[in-house]
Amino acid sequence: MARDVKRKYGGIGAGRRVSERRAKLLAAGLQAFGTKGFAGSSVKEICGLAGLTERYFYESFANKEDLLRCVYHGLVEDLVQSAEQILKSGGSREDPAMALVRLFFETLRDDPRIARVLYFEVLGVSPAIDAAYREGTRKMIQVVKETVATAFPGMDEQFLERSIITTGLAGAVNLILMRWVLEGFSPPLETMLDEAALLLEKVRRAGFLTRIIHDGFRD
Amino acid sequence: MARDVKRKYGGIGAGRRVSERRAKLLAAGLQAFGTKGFAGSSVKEICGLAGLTERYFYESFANKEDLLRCVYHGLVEDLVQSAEQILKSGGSREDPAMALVRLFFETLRDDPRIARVLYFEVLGVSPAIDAAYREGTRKMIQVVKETVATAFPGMDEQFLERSIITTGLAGAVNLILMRWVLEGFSPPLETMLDEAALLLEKVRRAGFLTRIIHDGFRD
DNA sequence: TGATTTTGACAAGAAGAAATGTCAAAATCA
DNA sequence: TGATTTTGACATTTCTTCTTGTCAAAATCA
Repeated sequence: MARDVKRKYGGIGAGRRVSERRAKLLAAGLQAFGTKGFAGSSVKEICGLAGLTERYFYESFANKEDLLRCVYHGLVEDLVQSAEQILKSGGSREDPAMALVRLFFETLRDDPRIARVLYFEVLGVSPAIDAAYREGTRKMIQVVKETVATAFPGMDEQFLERSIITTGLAGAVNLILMRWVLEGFSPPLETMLDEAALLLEKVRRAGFLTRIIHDGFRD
Repeated sequence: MARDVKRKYGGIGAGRRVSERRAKLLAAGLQAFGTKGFAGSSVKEICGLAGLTERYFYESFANKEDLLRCVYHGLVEDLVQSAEQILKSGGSREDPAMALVRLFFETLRDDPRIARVLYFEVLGVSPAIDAAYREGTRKMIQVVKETVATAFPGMDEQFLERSIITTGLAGAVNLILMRWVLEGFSPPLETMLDEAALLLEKVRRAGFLTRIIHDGFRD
């Protein structure tokens, strides 16, 4: 399979060819892990998807687990980057918090493989992967923190840093997304977004967070 | 190993002996999955822990995955039952919501194997396990719903049923617990409980949920 | 006691995968 | 063109595991 892969090693430098192979393997890893799961995917299979052979696998990755770690890391990195962009360029007419929510929902719905890797395949594989997950979660929580700080100006950042509120919020989004994935993306995106928007609006109108803070949280 | 296991098959009926073996295997499964993980545990190992041989494994379980499913199911069942008991017998002087929170935190801290199976090992193994997880999560969300209904009397149950609030709440607890587990149960239990109590108190004082409801959520 | 059931130890087949190694063909370079 | 590098196919080795099967010893029953 993949017999007609172009092989020009003169025009393209060696280093670049290696990284192109690496990219192919990453894409194949997402495909394999995201559809058949980590345990259900063999290195040979992944190489087949990438149109490469095992030799090139071990050129870029120590083992299958290492590939999973890199795939996961890339997904988190992409998501966080998109999120940061949304937060920084407040140009969008949409509420930044809602724009974030939309980003997550749309990303996962449009590529369920991402959802599977991000939420299901990365857990309980090995201590190294657990560490990567821990780091990924930390980044996501950071994004949530920045989002709250943006959506509720005047919020005490120190408070956000210390409290479990942001972790809780991230967890809420997390489980809602997980269930949505498991339910096959039903109800449809727009319904979910409407509900989220309504909830956010009510939270604002109730002055929930600001009340909690200014009501003297630590007295 | 386990050479001195008592073997009286006359005094104890056949069916009972089978279920005793089954129980031993379930305990061994929790031990294995909860310390070395699902992928890192072999059937032979589990049998060794149970003091039984492979023949008896397949007497009670179709395969390793089946054992994981049963272990997980048992853990969820126990937790839910403890929770229901706390909720029904409102006798405890403690706030039922906090009693629930305490139950979860204490259970996981006192037996981290439970935490590992419940939160990490059960994901991404197979469609059958995913289904079990889905059902387990559903039950947990149900408990959260009942807790909120108890803690905030006058709450519109229909609203709770329909909204994503309960899922979000369950997710919040979920991730907070996961991180706590991953951080090696630091900060200590009492700190976590204090923070949770403070948060709950503030939510009450802000009249958050009731405001959201009575403010006309669906207008 | 002698027969029978249950049990534990272990063999062994079947299967699959991880990771490394070999080698000739294809592509490229000089 | 001829030499060299890169590449793909595949063999191989070494494991590991699941799962079934065999068989004698121990416990029990009649």
